[in-house]
Amino acid sequence: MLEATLELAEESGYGGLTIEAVARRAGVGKHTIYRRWSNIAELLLDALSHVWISDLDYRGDGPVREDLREQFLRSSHALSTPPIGPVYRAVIAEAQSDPALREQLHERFLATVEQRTLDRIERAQRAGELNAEVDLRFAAEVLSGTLYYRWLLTPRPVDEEAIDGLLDMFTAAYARRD
Amino acid sequence: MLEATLELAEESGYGGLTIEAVARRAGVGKHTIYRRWSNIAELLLDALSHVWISDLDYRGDGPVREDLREQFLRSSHALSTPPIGPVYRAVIAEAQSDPALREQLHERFLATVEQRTLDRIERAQRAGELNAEVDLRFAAEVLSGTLYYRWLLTPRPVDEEAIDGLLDMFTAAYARRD
DNA sequence: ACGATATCGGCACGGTGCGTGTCGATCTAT
DNA sequence: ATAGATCGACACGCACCGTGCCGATATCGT
Repeated sequence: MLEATLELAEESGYGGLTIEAVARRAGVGKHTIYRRWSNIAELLLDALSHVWISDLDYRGDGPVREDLREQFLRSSHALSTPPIGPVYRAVIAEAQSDPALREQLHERFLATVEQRTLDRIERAQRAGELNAEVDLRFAAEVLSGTLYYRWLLTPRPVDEEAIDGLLDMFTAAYARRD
Repeated sequence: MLEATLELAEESGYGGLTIEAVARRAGVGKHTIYRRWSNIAELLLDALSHVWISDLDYRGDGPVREDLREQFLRSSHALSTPPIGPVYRAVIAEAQSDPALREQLHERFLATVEQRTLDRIERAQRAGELNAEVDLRFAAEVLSGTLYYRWLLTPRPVDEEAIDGLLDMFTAAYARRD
């Protein structure tokens, strides 16, 4: 059922993602879908849960910059590999007309990503890699935000150049200067 | 005709924005709309042009941080004032399933915003306010990106606290240190 | 083991928006 | 004045939504 959703996303992208299509593909009545999810968006959220985030965690060793770099590269690769990208985009599009969904999306995915990044850089801060005096909450938001912005709203790819540029800024702003 | 679009966005938000609704509201046949625009998205782009960007330019005097701050506050206020917000969101949602539209959206709006910010901070760089050695193109992207991210994908408001936090990071990264 | 109940897939319905076609009425240009 | 273009209006087939109904299958209690 969730698998049917992911298959459809892979084949027809966002656009072929309708409840009727999922029901047909899964060989299931529409009621069965409506019984578990009140709309397409929640189905998509659950489908996303099955392919996103799972293996996305920081290694934890080595310099924080390298750790962030690897992590961002992995995320970027995941977002450009179907079916994750289309499903994610579909949820985000849907969320633009539904503030409640927007909040769920943030809570279940974006906030999680931000939090992991925050945990990682706060650890680096405690380890003396980053300036001790600053509040890093905005830093985590800036890192996530810039990457999502580029992926969602620009034709530019989230490639190594972009990630390195972003990390240059991060380093310039927060790395401890001796 | 574009006015009808903006009126509808103001009343029913994104969701009431259909070609049929616009045609009804404008007292116009659907053909007349299809003659000028090939789909809803392009109509929305043109509608946006009539209310966005117009008065959004930097003052140019004073410290760059204050200039950026005022500009971001103005943009944030514009985005939270109908009908701009709903129309913008509708275009962005639509663009998620249409790469060509995504490129147009970026070219006509986001790239313009980024470019103006880039011009302003490069001027500050030449004036000696910012570190002379860095490439500021990513900085402009980070500034725009972080604000759009917060507005689009989080339940958090783009308020003074967020803007100040962002500018703290910008300053820490690029302000000239004597 | 058997009957009551719940759950399922399949089908049909009214409603709505899409994109196209058709038809008079009105406006424009020569 | 007349021929052509342009307009509003209405209608059509299509797709999807959310709901209701039906008959078959599965599950559970006794």
